[in-house]
Amino acid sequence: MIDLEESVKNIGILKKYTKDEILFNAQENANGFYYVQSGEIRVYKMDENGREVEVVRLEPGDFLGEAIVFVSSRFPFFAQAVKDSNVLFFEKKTILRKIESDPSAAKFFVNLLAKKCLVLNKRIESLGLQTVRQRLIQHMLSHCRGNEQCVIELKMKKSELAKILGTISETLSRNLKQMQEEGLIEVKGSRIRITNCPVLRSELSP
Amino acid sequence: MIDLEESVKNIGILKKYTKDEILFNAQENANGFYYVQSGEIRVYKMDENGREVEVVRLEPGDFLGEAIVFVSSRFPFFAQAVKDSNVLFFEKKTILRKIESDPSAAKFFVNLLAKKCLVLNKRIESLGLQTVRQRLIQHMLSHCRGNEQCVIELKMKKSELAKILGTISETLSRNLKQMQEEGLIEVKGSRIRITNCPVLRSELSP
DNA sequence: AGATATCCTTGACTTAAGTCAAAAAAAGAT
DNA sequence: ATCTTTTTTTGACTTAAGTCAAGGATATCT
Repeated sequence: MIDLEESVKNIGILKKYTKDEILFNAQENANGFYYVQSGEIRVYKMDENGREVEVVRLEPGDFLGEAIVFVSSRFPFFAQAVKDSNVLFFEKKTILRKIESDPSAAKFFVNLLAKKCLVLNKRIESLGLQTVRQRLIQHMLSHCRGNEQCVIELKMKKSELAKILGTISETLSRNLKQMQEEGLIEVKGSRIRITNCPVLRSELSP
Repeated sequence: MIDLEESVKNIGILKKYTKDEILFNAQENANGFYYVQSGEIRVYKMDENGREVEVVRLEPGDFLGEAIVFVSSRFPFFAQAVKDSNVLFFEKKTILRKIESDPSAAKFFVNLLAKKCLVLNKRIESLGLQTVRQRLIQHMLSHCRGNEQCVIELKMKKSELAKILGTISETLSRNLKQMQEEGLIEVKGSRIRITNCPVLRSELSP
């Protein structure tokens, strides 16, 4: 979740998408990037068998394609609105001109991309964790603010969470069940309540 | 491997390090980033048991800390020269001033960070691959230029490559042996010769 | 509501990969 | 060189996680 600064916001073009509408297809020219103001956007790829594989789900405050635009020219994925959504579109040409003319915009984008790098690095470290259980814990903790207790509302299918954790739904299901039996969490549908964050945290650095 | 453009190069301060010399320690203030001109730099962390875990090894043309500087203030790792090395140091203040005054420098850094994001994304995809074998193949292929045959010179201990692939040295060793028995590669010490890239490539997208 | 499809869970089984321990090989030191 | 230390390889074993298949549970549609 990142707030846009005014000078940047002004050059964005508001686009409205209705539920299920496609923002763009894979291989389309990336002549700009997106910023989600409201609603929800699903980003996905196609696997070998033509099945859709979700890459990430975007919420208000999220960017899409901000790195690609500055390097290559084609999107490697599809994007589709899950709900009616308001999205700001930043045209490549406009952005580049803005960066040249407005140092604060330049700094904004440098900072934006730098932050993204750090997030990706964290993710890499996380995937380096040995067990699915550890990666699951890490994921859950990253979604709660260090409190004793907290509730996580999954914004995606469990099978998609599994993918993100580098595993499959069956294994995720078993891990959740196991942790529930241990009294560490309570799972009800797509809501997970962590009964004791510190205990979970201690499992990550033993 | 990224070339510096002249306008950027000029604001770098040349620093010379001799073999084994420390560039900085973890937790030190990140008041600038580095660019390797010659030599070799080892980047590592300490694990719980106080053992050094290599994160990456840098060669000429590589940057270090370029994302951290623009966001947070402390290095999360150590850096040490493996050989005598020439390194350019870019001071945070100087860089920010440059970005403000020189649009081409601003674009350079935006592009630099954007590229880094894409590299990290690739790495994440790669770690998402199921088997160690697949990740190993992906790693080897990324180090050869699409030729029929090619030779890879490992710049690190095999145990460190294992870490990067998200596994352990024993498993890496067994995979290398297996692939050698299948006639796909030839391993001699830290030199791997791929006898047929296309065949390997086909294993990644079956 | 009922019907259809999708998703989640569970069980039985297989396999990949981790652990521990020891030998072999390679790299450093004297 | 020879001795010492560190890495790498190998073997025997254990365990985590994947596969396949079936039953439940939710969601979605008309």
